[in-house]
Amino acid sequence: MLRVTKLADYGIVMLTYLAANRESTYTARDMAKIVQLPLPVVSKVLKLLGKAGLLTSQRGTKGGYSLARDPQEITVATVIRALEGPIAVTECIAVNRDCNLELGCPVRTNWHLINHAIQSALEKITLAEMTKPLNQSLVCLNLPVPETASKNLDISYERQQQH
Amino acid sequence: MLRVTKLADYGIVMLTYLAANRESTYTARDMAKIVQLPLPVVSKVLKLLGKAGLLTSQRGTKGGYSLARDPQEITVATVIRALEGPIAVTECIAVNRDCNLELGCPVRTNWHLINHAIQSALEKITLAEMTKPLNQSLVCLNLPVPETASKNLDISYERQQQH
DNA sequence: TGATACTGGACCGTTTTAGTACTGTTTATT
DNA sequence: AATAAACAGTACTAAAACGGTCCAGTATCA
Repeated sequence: MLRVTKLADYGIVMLTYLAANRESTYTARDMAKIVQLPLPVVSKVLKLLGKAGLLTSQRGTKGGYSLARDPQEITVATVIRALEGPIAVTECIAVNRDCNLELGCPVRTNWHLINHAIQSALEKITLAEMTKPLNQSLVCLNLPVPETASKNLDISYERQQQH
Repeated sequence: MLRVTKLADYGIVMLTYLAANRESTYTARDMAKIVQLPLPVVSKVLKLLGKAGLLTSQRGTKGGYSLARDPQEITVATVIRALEGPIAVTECIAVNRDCNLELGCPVRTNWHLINHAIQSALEKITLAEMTKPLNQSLVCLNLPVPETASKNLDISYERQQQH
């Protein structure tokens, strides 16, 4: 549905908070209070982010989490990947398997470009930026755009379905 | 999972084919053959696209579907909306309900900007362009980007969960 | 009148998501 | 050394969304 999972949403929010409060460390319990979500959920997200190397964790009493890198160096794209795997707008992109007659399908390659565009857009936004209301500037990104008409010869539009 | 549904994927492929073969009309059966998908699925997609006004349909013998508008005037964003509703990268955007303390949450407004950026990216790609391999040009789109630091005062990072 | 093809729902199995629970391990404190 | 706090890992369950099918209805043409 072209939607990010809640875990990813939660993750962004939590990391953004941590980015804005860099000094101290927070326990999962702390974060649950701050974000107003159940502890198990918060805990799950933090664990995943830790595993992905975005958070450093300290066990035991006095333990907790804190940002592993500079907020400018953690992008929204990275967080999403950490919590829901590689960004792939279509299944066609996710799986390596060719959709029947891949070679001729123009749609597929275009999806790749679109995917790349979205991904690089998300790659441009860092946690540091998320801490404050962003302004509407212009960012150029690699988006496929029309050009000289290339003849579309015998092209396959087949689509594979799998169960 | 930041992924478009299969129905949307199928829809793009079929519309792209119709865009490349503007003259004639095609029955659902025809399209099923072309796209190599089961008739019921193809039929479902075509129905939805017809309902959305992207296809004109003709009933009865000699019936079939054909593009309702010029390929340059149908965007990928439109197709996605036709098949899976409004584009909303987070649930926060989809529902109008405020996520507890909406007012102070910087993340939320930033998601809105990101959503808008993605949406307008998809808005820029038409069916006409999908028929041929796109080239890597640069398109500028309204993407939120950092600016003068605005102090982040007492900001709420709460997140609402619902069942 | 009959065959063809779109229309509109309902329906159902599967997968993914969202959230919980539990057991184990590390660490600081006393 | 014992204890309590906190992270780590994994398994599990309920609910939602997805993907696909099916059927009864209506329009159209021959």
